[in-house]
Amino acid sequence: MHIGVYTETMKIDVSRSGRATGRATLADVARLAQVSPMTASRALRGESTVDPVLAERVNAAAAKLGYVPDPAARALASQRSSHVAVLIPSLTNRLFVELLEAIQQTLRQGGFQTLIGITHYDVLEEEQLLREQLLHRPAGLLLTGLEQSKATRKLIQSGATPCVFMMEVAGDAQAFSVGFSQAEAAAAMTRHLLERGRRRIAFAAAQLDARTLQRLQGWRETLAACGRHDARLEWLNEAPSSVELGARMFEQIVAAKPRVDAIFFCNDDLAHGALLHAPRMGIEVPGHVAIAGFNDLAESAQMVPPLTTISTPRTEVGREAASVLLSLMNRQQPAVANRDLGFELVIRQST
Amino acid sequence: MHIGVYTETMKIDVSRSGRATGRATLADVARLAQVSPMTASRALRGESTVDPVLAERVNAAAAKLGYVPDPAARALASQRSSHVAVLIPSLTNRLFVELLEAIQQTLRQGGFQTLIGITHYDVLEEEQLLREQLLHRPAGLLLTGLEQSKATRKLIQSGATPCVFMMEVAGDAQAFSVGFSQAEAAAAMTRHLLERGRRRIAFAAAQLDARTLQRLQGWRETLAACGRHDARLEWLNEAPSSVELGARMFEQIVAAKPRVDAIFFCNDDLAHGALLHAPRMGIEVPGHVAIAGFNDLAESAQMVPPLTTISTPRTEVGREAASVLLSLMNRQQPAVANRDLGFELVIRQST
DNA sequence: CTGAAAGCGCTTACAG
DNA sequence: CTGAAAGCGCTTACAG
Repeated sequence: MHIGVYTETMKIDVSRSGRATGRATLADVARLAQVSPMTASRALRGESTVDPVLAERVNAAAAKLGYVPDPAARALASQRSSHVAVLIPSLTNRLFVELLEAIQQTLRQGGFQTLIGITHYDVLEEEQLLREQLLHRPAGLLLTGLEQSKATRKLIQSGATPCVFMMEVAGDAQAFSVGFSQAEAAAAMTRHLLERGRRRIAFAAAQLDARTLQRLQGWRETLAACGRHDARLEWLNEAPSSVELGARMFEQIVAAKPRVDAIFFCNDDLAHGALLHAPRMGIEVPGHVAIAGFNDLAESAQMVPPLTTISTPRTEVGREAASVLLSLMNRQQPAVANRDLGFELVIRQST
Repeated sequence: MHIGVYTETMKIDVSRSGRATGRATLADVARLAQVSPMTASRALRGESTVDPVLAERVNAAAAKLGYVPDPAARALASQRSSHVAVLIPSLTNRLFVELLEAIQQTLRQGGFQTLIGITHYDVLEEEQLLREQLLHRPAGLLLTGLEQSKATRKLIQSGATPCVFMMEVAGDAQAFSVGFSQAEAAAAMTRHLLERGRRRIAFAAAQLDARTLQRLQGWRETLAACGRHDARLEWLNEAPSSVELGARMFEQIVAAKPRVDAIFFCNDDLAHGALLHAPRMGIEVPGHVAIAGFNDLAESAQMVPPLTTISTPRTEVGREAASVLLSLMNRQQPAVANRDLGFELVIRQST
């Protein structure tokens, strides 16, 4: 078996020009492996069209020289950067922190870096961030939710940058998304409260972003279906969620609606506040009122009493969305365009 | 006054080669402005050596074409990327979220993008993240704290990448840092509690990272100076901080040391938990025990009672550290290498 | 103050 | 399966 030996004059590396960086370059690797830079390039990227023997030589040479491809050169030549722009609403909500960490870890393994933009739950800010990011030509895009401005949608569709939506499941077969049904999850919790014999079930929410409103809808429809929906038991507050706000909302609800026998908070932070505040008001949970949350944060199991909540798969969503994006960026179609990862009703002692 | 007119043959833009991107390029701008690409490049970067009339023409041309410089090309040619790597311990602590947002905003205005690495309070993870980031050749580095592994310090010193340390003030005149004295802030709070007549002052801390231990030290030394330090009143827990943990620690301290008349929590999250939990235990704050926090998070003023705490300048630290880094990346020496931004003792009703 | 040349380190597109 | 050539879009370094 004859393997060609690359015979370009082997210059001794004495005369590095003034601009060279000193780091090993593809040409260095090729020279050491006695192949052309092109073959080295192909071998290093794992293209299958390279003779295994040569590929082996290239990899050994690269390892020996500690070669690391220059991302700028690669981006310039291929017109594709190694960055992924991730747009999330907030970092104050631990949900998104966990989502982000899963994304970052997956992308990193795929050789991509994560650029984070915080939209502050504002579609126009999201649009602005997207425009900025697009100027830097990210290889891919990860957006939160399905509610974008028209301009944002246009930017995404007109560009060729692969994009995956997270946390909700798109109906559109053109789009790619990974999430679960927020409304169904809320409906499941509401049914659970009904099964527990609760009849005056309030819904308390903050922030009021799209997903929160979907939860509200799930609660509404479930109660309406059995004739128990009462709009006066909707407690909606536009302020950001926090443990403290939960305590205040709990106080207000109990004061205004003493006959409420269950409160379904749109997230765990609020529910934690209620649980912590209940003793100050002399209210027993779940004796007087049942408390339910949403997300199953780490502390929910530690509360007194432990919190009944919906376990949401944000880590899986992050990992999976990043994986789908990875295939897309690799010009492969993912098996499923829109993935529903489901949720889990976690019944503890607060209901 | 004679202004040279660039007279290179003006090719009509019909024959874009197969690889061109379709976006306006520096050459397009130069052609339209009738100057050389070099002059266009200089004008666009605001170099002062360009004739104002030509600079004006260039800027007009760029605006007309909607020209945006290609970051990859720029990075390749100049060997300097437009990315800054920021290493922070956690995103679960709101402190760092606020720090990060300030950094990101400042850097963005300077034309840089932020790459975030989460170290999870682990120097080895920090080292690993730094290695990875360095492969991508960031233009600058922003690290949290002054406690790094030897290898990390070596990586920073051997490379020519500008680096600014945040949250603490370095003594080393070679380094650049922006922060405040954690120990002094804790000492100030401790003195305040003493002035309020408290005599059995406990210190309760979680996570136990370097800055938390500096606070512990400030508390220790202040009490030791007046002969009131009691090591049995140190409550140290390695778990991450959270409101819930604060509630549990409060319960434990009160149960174990019923005569404690003040608890200085190492951060507001823990203090919030104590404040929320106190009523369940029938304990009056500050009547039975005074509660103090650290950081002054948004909710601290809303608590019942409002929390006495240390207001820390994390937004200013982020902004200032990013500014210092911006000068450094611009090859300018900042006025001050190590900046102490101070802190503020915020006395409310919990002490 | 301005410009021609060369080069940054890769990959695309083409030819064999 | 492999390679020579050209080019990605800028900036450096030099010359005037």
